[in-house]
Amino acid sequence: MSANDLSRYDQKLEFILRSAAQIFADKSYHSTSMRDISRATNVSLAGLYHYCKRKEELLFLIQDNCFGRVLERLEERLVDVNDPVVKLQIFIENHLSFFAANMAEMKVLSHEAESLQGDLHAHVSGKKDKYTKLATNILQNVHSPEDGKVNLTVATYALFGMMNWIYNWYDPKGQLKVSDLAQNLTQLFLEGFAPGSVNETTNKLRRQPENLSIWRGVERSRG
Amino acid sequence: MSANDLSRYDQKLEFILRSAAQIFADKSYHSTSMRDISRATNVSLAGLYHYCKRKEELLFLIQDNCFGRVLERLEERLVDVNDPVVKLQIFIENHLSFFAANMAEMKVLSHEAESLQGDLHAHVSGKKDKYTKLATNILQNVHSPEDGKVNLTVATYALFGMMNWIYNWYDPKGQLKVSDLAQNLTQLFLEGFAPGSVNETTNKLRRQPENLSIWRGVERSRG
Amino acid sequence: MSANDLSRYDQKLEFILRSAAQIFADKSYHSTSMRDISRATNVSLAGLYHYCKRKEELLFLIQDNCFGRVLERLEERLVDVNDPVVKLQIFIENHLSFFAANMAEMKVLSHEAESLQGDLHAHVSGKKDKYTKLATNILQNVHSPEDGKVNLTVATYALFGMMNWIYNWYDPKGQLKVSDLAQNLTQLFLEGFAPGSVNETTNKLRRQPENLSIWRGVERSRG
Amino acid sequence: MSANDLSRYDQKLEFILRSAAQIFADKSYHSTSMRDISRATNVSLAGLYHYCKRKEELLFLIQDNCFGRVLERLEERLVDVNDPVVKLQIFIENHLSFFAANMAEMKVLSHEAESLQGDLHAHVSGKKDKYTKLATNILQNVHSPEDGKVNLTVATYALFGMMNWIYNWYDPKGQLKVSDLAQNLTQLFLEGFAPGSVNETTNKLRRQPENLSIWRGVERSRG
DNA sequence: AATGAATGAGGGTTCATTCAT
DNA sequence: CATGAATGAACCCTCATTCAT
Repeated sequence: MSANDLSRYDQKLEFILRSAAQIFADKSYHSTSMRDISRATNVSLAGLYHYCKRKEELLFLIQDNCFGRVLERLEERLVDVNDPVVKLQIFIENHLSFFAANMAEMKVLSHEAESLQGDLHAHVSGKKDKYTKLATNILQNVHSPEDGKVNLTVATYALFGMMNWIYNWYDPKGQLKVSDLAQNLTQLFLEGFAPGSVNETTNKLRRQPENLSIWRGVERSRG
Repeated sequence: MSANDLSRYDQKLEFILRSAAQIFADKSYHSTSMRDISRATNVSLAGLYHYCKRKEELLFLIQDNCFGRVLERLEERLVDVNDPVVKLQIFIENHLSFFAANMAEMKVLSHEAESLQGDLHAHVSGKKDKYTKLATNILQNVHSPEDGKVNLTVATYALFGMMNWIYNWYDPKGQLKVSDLAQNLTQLFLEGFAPGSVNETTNKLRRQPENLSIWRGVERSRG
Repeated sequence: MSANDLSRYDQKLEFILRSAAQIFADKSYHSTSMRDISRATNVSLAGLYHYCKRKEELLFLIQDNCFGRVLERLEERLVDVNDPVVKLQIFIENHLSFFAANMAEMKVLSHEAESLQGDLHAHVSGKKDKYTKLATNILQNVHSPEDGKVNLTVATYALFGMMNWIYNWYDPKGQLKVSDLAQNLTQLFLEGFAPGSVNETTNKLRRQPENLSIWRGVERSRG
Repeated sequence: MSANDLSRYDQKLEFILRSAAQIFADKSYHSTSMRDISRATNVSLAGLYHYCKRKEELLFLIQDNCFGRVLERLEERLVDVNDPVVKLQIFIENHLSFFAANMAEMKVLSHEAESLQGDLHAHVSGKKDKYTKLATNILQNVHSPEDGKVNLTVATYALFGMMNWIYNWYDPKGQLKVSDLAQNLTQLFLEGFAPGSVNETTNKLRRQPENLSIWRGVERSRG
């Protein structure tokens, strides 16, 4: 077997993964059938099983590759960077540019985290944790010690929320360039939407003992 | 049929919806079977069809009720409020307290938006648009005209991202109270994580023409 | 639900089991598809799953019912019988008449013992052991203590072999009646084929160190 | 292609057949996949098809070789033997020693007779018939003409049943040596388990018109 | 209102087999 | 001789849904 053959197998696998990611992104992992993927790739149904053991493995490969590359590229770019704020800028830019260049895969990453089970889930979760901790570390250093107003965990997940939510609205081919998006979100996250505007009434907001059940007039009994 | 019967019917429907929402939240709409719901509610499989025409209607009712109540409650609370910042505070608090009190339903709202199709999808989308526009309006008024640094659309969706992402990590029964969460996120959104820290290098960040494909060494060809 | 309905369900289950047994007997459990059974019973493929959880359960029910009834009927008939030889006669007659009346099921019992797995296998195996031990006990009492020429285990399994092998040749609708078959085998087992004829040369038979491999001229290497 | 190559080919075929027989014996012909055999032999899936046209041919070769060698060896050993009883002794010893030396193949022979179809089935069936008739002939001569108590066909198949059943229980590596097994079964077949013990009540055994259906309380309706 | 029974459609996966290399 | 890749057919099983009762 020549190196060329090996490469052909890999290229086809990548093609399948790319197609699968697109369909997973469009109609969710669970409502995508192997027949859908077979149709989209022009690979026979049985043929797909040369490239994966199970449907779940396709999802795994997509997610694992995603995290792998994002992490890898991030670490490369953070080498020799010391300024915490610059680190954060790089982090956000890296995440978003990757997201924008691989919208389908990144949506699958954000949206189908729990569709993986067992070992596959554990493996991806591990990478996710590593990535999350890296973000938390960066944020921790951004902060000057005295102003601990905002909970670090909340801030981390808020940042991820801001970034990952973009699959719901952002179009990489539209007007707004990725670099602008990154700059906007960095600015927003660091400086806020309306600096200096937090009202003193904030703390006075009181929630009446209202019925918060979705269903009108019915008391919620949970568990 | 007496009013009493009607009420009983409604109560049972709500019970079914609540149960369904929980399962949808746990294992996604598409991997939930009507048998799962039948099992969880102790209503026979056929019996469920007295309370909904199709499985999709269950999802619709959950989402519609969710948006309906959030919107309704928000509008009530915004009456007689004029200060834009206070409006925003109320908006965030309303959204999050509702979310925390109805985690399952709100996760379903965030996560299964595209699982609805046709008219049902259009109907919920309408409410979502209304809600989104309301948020955009509030944000627009928060801003003093001169400082248009951050794109309004970006800001709106960033806010939603921050809030809706919580189903991935927030535990309403944990240490962090909803009111604290709301205050943190409000603070973060308005004032930012590290006021005054945005580095001048921001604009100088340059992305090399790197290969941003998920798959190592393979150029991306899309569509 | 009336008793009539219950009975109808049971009757249909029995009909399915009977049909399944016939097909299992004809073409083996593993090459019988649920579609085969669906076709034979005029029950839709999905409909079969109202009567069993899995294909394997059909096999289990057939085997379990088989052993259950054979054992049950045998125990009834052995009550108040003391003469060991009569006991053996009853045992053989019971086994063979049952076999002849339920050729398909009994073939499945003999032939598909290992097609069951896990708990189902264990359960049937338990009954089989019980039945086998009962046979061994009967044989043990038949023997007068002094003449221990024939190993008891060998005798037990030889008896089972004689009886269970009939699915390979016996036709219950043919000339030879079951009662004759039973009498023949009983006679054969107890008195032998040619009383008094065992030659003294028996022990002198010597096996040359021949090559016993199936494959001509190739020495067998096992394990 | 040299003779050496041919020999190598044959050796590999035998290795494959041996492996296949083992797996067929373990999990039945129909649940054995070509992939199973490929795995066990370390021959690629496609490579197997250099040694057989179809999966069924593997089964055929195993069974055909089995019968061929048993018959061949038997005929060799019967040359110059005249005493009918000695003939029978040789027959039994030959069968059992062969069985014990080739448990897997012989189990496949006994167990998968009907898994062959068409010409292949006919061919093996022919050899089986020849073998069976040889046995019947031997038995016929053992008998003194006057004592026709036991039906000859019944006796023949009873003998085969006793011998072939051993794959269900006999362990060639256990305590009981093959020679002992052969002697036991010969003794048992010729002299019976309890000579002189057949009770006069034999004929009086009467079967009540009992329900012999496997399924309790349901009358049997067959075909 | 409620449900047991039933089913067509489709799910993921494995099969024996072929063929280009 | 050997094999990686490929595939149509078939596997077991579950699905959402309907209908007679």
